[in-house]
Amino acid sequence: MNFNEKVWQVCRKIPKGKVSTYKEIAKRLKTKAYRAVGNALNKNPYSPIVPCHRVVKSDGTVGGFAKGTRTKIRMLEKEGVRVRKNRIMGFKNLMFKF
DNA sequence: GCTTTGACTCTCG
DNA sequence: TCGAGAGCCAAAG
Repeated sequence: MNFNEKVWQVCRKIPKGKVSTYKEIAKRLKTKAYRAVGNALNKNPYSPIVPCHRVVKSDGTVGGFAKGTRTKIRMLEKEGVRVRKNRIMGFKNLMFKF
């Protein structure tokens, strides 16, 4: 199993309505490849299966998304996550830690 | 193999 | 609050 697959595996565990950060994922993989994590999600081939849109930046902002940040935000709100100006509302409570 | 490029994070001013 | 700079890791060229 390569690095990318590990990242996707972890992402899959994020419960609906919650969000996690690139950092948390990296930590879960026992590495500091925050950027590589984002890179892996960017190439995520399991778009609907793996909820990569639930992964945001550590400061609570949405971050990027292959199909555009707007789309990412819409998906999150559809799951009950409030977002305003690229920022997760109540991020501290919604953040899912492993 | 070395260099470049990111859906990143931290620290400082 | 905000931007710049440095540090970080994997993948692609």
